[in-house]
Amino acid sequence: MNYPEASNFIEEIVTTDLASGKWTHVHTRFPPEPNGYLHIGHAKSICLNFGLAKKYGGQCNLRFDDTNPSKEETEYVDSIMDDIKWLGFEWSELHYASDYFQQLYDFAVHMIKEGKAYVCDLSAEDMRQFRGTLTEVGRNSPYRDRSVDENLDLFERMRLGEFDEGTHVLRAKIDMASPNMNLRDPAMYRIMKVPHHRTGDTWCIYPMYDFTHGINDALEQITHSICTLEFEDHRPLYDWFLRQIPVPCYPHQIEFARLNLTYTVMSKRKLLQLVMSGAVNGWDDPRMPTIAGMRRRGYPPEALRAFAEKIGVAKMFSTIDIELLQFCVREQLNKTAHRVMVVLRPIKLIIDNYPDDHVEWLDADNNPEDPDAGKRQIPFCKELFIESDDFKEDPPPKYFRLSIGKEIRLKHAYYITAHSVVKDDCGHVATIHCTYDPESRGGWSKDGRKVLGTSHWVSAKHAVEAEVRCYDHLFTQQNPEDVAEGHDFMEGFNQQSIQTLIGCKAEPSLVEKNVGNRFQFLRQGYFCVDNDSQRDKLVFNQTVTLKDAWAKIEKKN
RNA sequence: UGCCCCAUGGUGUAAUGGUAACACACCGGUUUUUGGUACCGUUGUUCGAGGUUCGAGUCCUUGUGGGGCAGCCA
Repeated sequence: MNYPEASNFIEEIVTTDLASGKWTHVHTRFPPEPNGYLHIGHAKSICLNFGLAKKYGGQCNLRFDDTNPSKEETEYVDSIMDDIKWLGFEWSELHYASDYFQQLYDFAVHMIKEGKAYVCDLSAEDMRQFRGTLTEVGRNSPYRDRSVDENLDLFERMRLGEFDEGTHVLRAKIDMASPNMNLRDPAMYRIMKVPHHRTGDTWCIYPMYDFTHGINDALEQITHSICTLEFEDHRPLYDWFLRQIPVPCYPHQIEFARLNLTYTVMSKRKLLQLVMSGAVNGWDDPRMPTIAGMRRRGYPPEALRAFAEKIGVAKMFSTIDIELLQFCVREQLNKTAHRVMVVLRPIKLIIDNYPDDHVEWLDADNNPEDPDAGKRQIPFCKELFIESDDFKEDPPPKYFRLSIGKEIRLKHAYYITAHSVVKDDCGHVATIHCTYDPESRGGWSKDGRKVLGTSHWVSAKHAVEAEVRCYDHLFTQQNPEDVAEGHDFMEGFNQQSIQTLIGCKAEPSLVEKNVGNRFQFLRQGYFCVDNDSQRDKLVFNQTVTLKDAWAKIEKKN
């Protein structure tokens, strides 16, 4: 039998298992805890798990790991499902760890009967003392050798709510001298008198991750249970639990390195802090590395998937340059986004030899990369706005935009030559006067003379006011986690990470567009219509800039 | 001074004992009605030391460096 070629170490394990007959199919799962929004790191995991199932003709479940009701909320459940669907994936089965609470309880009882679990009355503090340290073995709990009957009775009473939180836990009886801390009689159940977002008040004891996860995997007949590196030391425990219980199969836990990105943070705790402190405007702030944030920013799901594909899967700790993500976004948008003209920082341009009240409608390609995208018509008249960066009184070397006496092309329109400027009281150029060549309609001339510069523009009479929000890195340092003693990572928050431009001039076709629509603002970057946008007040988010060769030249000078 | 994992250009990833390659970034060029796109090219890589082998990025030993583990979190 032939399988697709493996492109990372996990796929190698999968193909080996398939070839050896260890498994006849592939069944993975994506197991988020609903205690926060998904971020680009989760997107990597989603693409891996769902992608594996797709590639090998298998299935992938979505399972919420909701065993800690004090942190979990329905809002997060909903956002997670929404994000996964938006990314372009469909789960085979939907499960919640909480759906297995009764079975888990029965398994725990089974383990007590087998002498593999006991109720411990040690306080959290005492348990820590008894556990030992990284270099010293632990000591057995004085409650370790309780009789099966006593354990059964105590565990039942824990379930019935007879004890206060923190007074009792159910522990696995393994080895207090193990060099692997996870095997030093880990807790299986704790008392939490907290209502659960799905089971309500049914339970006041909740199972721990290590006890729950492997069993859930086995019950769902997961073949390859993929998780991140920090669970490596838990694998012996994962395997141990499955051996104590009659389960239908033995899934294989495989660990890979989580994603890190430059100039941002990925831990849920830090992201939560950004949201709660008001540094950003919610989980879907376009600066956030959350899927919701990137979606609002205008990142297409195809770009996120391409990114996940390019970064690969390995066990080495690494940090991906955020430029690669931006490359994937540009690559996708270049193929699909319609080009429009919007002047971000307008300056008035008057064509002295153009008839006063005349309006021409000119043809413009929607996307030169895609002939099927068609054309639209844009209005042209005597008074226009152009980008203030596109004119200089004292042009530096290699500047081939507009200056006095120079000729440039207005995209899709005419050649113009600047002649004079009018300044405001502060001495800033307020208006540029120019003349146009009526023979150059469409932006080219019969004599074949070359113009170096091409500017975008918007007819003053037809321009639509817009607000445009431009974004920069969330943090000023490549690695925001790398902070000196006594300092907080929030000190590295980039106060200039958002720049709101008002009074931008957009071409009129943009009025009819919908929230989420993505465009290339010619010569500037990719932008999308923000949720806040209204017909009489357009709001755009900058998704990513275009590459800018001139900016590099300017920087060198 | 316990246990586990990792080490390939600037950043990532591949090479499965047989010519170290791909992407991004960088630098240079060609094309261009976007200083975009596309295309071409340059620079640059196996952590150190031993060993096995005809041959080692790959296997072994060891050193060094990095990461993880002492929640009744996941």
